[in-house]
Amino acid sequence: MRIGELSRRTGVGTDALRAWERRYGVLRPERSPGGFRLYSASDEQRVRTMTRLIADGFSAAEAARSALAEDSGPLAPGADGGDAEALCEALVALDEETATAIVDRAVAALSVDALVRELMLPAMHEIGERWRRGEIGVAEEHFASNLLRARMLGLARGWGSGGSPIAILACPPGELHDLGLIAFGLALRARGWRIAYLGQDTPIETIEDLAGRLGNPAIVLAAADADRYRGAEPALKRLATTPGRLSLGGAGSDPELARGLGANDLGSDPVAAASALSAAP
Amino acid sequence: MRIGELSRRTGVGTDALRAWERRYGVLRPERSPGGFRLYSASDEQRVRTMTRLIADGFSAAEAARSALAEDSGPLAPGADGGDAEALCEALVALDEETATAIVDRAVAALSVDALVRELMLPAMHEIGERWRRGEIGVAEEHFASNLLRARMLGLARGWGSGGSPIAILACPPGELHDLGLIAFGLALRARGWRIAYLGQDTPIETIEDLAGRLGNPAIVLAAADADRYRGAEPALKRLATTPGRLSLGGAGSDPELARGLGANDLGSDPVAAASALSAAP
Amino acid sequence: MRIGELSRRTGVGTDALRAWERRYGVLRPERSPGGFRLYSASDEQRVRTMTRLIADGFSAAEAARSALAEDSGPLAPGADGGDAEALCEALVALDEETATAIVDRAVAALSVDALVRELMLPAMHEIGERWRRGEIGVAEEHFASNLLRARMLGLARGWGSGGSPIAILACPPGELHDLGLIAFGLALRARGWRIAYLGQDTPIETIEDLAGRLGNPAIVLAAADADRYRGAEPALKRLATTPGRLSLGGAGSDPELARGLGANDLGSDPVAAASALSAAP
DNA sequence: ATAGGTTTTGTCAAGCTTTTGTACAT
DNA sequence: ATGTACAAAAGCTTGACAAAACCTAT
Repeated sequence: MRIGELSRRTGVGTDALRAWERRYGVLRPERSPGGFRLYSASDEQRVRTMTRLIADGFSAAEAARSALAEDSGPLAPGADGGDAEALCEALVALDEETATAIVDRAVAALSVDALVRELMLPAMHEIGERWRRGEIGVAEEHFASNLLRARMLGLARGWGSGGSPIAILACPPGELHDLGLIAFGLALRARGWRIAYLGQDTPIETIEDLAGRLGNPAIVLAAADADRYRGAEPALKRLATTPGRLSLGGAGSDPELARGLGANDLGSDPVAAASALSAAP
Repeated sequence: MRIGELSRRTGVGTDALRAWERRYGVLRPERSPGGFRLYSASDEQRVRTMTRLIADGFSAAEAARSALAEDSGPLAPGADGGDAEALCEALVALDEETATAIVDRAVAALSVDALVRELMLPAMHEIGERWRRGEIGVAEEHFASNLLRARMLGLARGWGSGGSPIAILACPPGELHDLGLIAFGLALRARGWRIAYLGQDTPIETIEDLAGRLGNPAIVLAAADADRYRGAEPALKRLATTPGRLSLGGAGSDPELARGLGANDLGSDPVAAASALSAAP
Repeated sequence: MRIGELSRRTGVGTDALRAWERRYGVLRPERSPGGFRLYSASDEQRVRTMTRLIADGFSAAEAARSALAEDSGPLAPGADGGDAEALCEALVALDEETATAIVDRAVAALSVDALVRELMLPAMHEIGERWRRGEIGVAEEHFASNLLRARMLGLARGWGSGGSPIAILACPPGELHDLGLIAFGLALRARGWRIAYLGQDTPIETIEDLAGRLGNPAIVLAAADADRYRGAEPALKRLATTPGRLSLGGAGSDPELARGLGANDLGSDPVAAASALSAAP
């Protein structure tokens, strides 16, 4: 819409609109071939934000800062799938508030499966990539991992009670990457399972012992590096007594390795893995 | 039809019609052997789209762009319209897993407007139709309503804070169909409004009271049955003090009824209604 | 905000504000490029602390010392039980932003059981009490119900797929209070059940029909008013064929009534009811 | 608390251009 | 029907301005 219509809709004079654009950059209208400003619906919204803030007592300059920040922030209604990128940006900027807000919104709007698949995994993956490319430091990587882990564990609360098939989840000795395993646990829990979570760096004997006490639960291991599996080969073979009892996942697993050990290969997509395990006899 | 007839029907001058054709290419009439322009029904439709947009404040050039874009259809990437049917089938089969997955995908891929318009409303409509035709039972209808309501309310998180014009949304006394109202609220929120949602079966006095406390917000009621409006006629008239303050929507509203009460009629398409309300002074 | 707005909000003169900054350092505003002071919300808070202390008889210097000390203080992490009251206050004040933030935090920090028991139910109960005592109006009650319902339904995502014992949840005909039933559903889901949710105002025949199609699921009804049960007595008796199949809950249920119908009485605490049902054979 | 200078911000003016419906000649 | 012309309405840019709000210093 052109400037007059925007002015009429928002009650802000055309001169003021032009001044706000020039002085604060709040509005970035397209231009018609002849040079007329053409505003979008989101411009209108930003103007409304401005007027509201100004009515609340903020100076125009501050209102403009807020309007711009809000725009790029988690309050953008109708964010169409860019959430994972936004989360990633917030994480590398160590901006916990924004990251939390994005996750909160997704938790309210999505199912566990979708949350994991659309938000958590893409963000984790992107963080990992940037870390590998040296674009972010250890601090960012740790901050991001811890925040994502905390939020997923928040959703995991209670997953160890009251479900019908039981699964033990653990990382083999030496393996510290547990985010994917937690994501898998959430997806499996959503399918009605009960989760016994042992986490990072778990001795195989511990798993063996627990399995004995729990009846005959499914056992799922996850590792990002195949060496973790190879290093525990004898113990793993001992664990895979019953066929179908032991499953391996994560980037470190591959079908051949799994077959050699008498285990299932679940691949490295946690949600798909949960579906596969749940569908298995 | 020839240009004079088209002009008479649409109220747009013949010169303007020719200018629109030459300048923007909105109309592509056939020609008679003698060279007369021969317009089709779809041309008339496009002219009406133009006039509506121009009345809404868009420039003729922009209106033409929209009219042409709309014409080439809602080929939204991703949602190929089959999603709504698939969702409907899943709901009728009481298959929550599939229904959830379909909605999840749409939430992640579409804007709020598109989600509501392409998925939620068609599914709701189809469920309603089948129910009316007796093809499905109460269980299916309840299951579907509850699931769709839950998903839309998930997207509604935060809609009551930080927007600029405020709107009170409620169903009049006795009215329990709130799905359309929620959809409307989402579409309105996407346009930057702040929503005060009162929901099903709300006494008019309550709305009046709240309106007083919120400054002078817009008030939107929705009812599937005109009797709900008629039953509250005196109170509604009292509510419609300022012109433009009260709007009625849902299948139970019609222009005449609304006019009689001093209210706007928003029709029964929630997204269109949100656009209309948002464009009003 | 600038100094004038801060002065207007707190009632402290601009000169005094500047003096407090110079003399005691209580305020540390940013500066605009041109040199104007820009205060934050926490500055406003500190000013309020100052005025309160001064009104209590402290000297300005002492008040400043306290205000600064308090500042580095009470950021208590973790829910100290006051959350339910805080939520209740926010709901009564129609403050969605605060209410949403409280619920978000609780969702991230608590298990479903704890969330329901520590936050949702107390808030619902308190809202109900205040409503009964006439301290709040219908608007507040509707607003609160809708917000709590929306947030609980957000957690309900996926509860209808992949669990082992199935339960049908519904309110009998005429009953519209479904919050407790949803809370019960969440608690039951956390115990591994699969939920078929029919919600408000469901005809008994519908339940009967669905129960037939789902094998022999548990059936749980909830009503706030015993009349809803009594009004459907014959149909309910027909529903309670197998002993232990039908359970009644909500304030409208009592042991005697349930016994008369051949049903279980689950009482009106949703979490306890879920435990009881889950523990039953 | 006052005085004197500065910053912020909405508005206005002048002179020129674009847009668009209508008029008119062919 | 076509093509050109035209004029009102709306917009653009630059520059200036004045009221309100704010600053420091006395």
